[in-house]
Amino acid sequence: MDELRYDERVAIARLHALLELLPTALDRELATTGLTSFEFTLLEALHEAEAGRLRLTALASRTNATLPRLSRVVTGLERKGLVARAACEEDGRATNALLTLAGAKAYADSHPLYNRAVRDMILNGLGDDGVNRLAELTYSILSKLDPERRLAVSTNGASAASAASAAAACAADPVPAP
Amino acid sequence: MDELRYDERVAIARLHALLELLPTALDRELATTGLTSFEFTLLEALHEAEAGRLRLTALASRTNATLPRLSRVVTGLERKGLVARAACEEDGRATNALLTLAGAKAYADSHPLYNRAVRDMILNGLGDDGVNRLAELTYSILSKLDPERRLAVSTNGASAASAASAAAACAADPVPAP
DNA sequence: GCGGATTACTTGTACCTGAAACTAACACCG
DNA sequence: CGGTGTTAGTTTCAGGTACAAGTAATCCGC
Repeated sequence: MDELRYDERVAIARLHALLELLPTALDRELATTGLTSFEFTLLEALHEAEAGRLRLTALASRTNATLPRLSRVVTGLERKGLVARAACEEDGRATNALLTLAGAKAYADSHPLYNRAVRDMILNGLGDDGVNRLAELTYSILSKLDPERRLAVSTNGASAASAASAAAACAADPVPAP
Repeated sequence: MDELRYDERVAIARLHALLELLPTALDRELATTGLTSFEFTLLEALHEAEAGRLRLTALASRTNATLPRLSRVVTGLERKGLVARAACEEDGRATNALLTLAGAKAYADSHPLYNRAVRDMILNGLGDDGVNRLAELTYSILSKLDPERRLAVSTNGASAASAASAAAACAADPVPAP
């Protein structure tokens, strides 16, 4: 009765295969930089944030991570010297994560590799209109899965971010600790 | 230099968000049946296989699972009575997994729920041509990620399966053990 | 301003996964 | 046959994640 049509099954099966293969493929690419795909996402989110700093809750929301997970991974990045924690002056409960200089460098170093991987694995096969269709399709699907567009921030650094979350980061010393 | 264009970044960011959200959303839906999304995939693969049986290696290849993972999950499904292991007569090393009656029922019960979830979360937003575009796009991307089409079997039960892998299952007692 | 409720994060616990090591069975070749 | 190498699967182990409990700080109603 609510059986899927053949073309629908084909599309879903392929999407399923994509979901299965792409994340691990990207992880494998990034592995040469010593970063996890998720760690890279964190660095990227911090890089695109207002002052290279973001509260952990905001960071978790943007990356769809649970807070425990984020806490541990940030600790790991802190141990590697790529990220630092800074207390928030306005709210004693809050902690914001910020990029260190080494963190910014690590991001800058791994970014082109990531872009290359994305180009090779995804974009090259599609033409310009393919990219557009991909953007439209994913937009449609995401409107169901992520109505508040929590994860839709990484494309433009400022506009949506400042509108969506008033207190993503709270002011503190503007210069990252050495 | 190899920076991504704006529209490319948008498409990739959305795809990334999709990759992040869809699997867990589907898992959440299926959780009511007591099945993992991966377990459901296994039941589906067995259901679509020639005689409801498949060698573990073939099953692992079709589902992109490592053999250790598959071994454990099959053990779990065996404990639940949904799947049984059967020795292969032709090759003493091989084991094939087969659906029990309870397993076939569990698949039949969870299948409509899965279809409904897929419809709600993915298909409904897209029109008929959206489905076609999705199928084409994922096909393009998968040609890079899965050139041998290991995962592209679940759409038609017999034709591609028999061609792709000669010995996916080896003959044994044709009736599942009670 | 003080006590309960809420928020932000951290730690403890259990589970799941992948890589590596291991066992068993076949295959080839002398 | 007997030995070497390969294939199929299981087991062991380390790492990562989610859920739940714990801690600290803020908010709010009186």
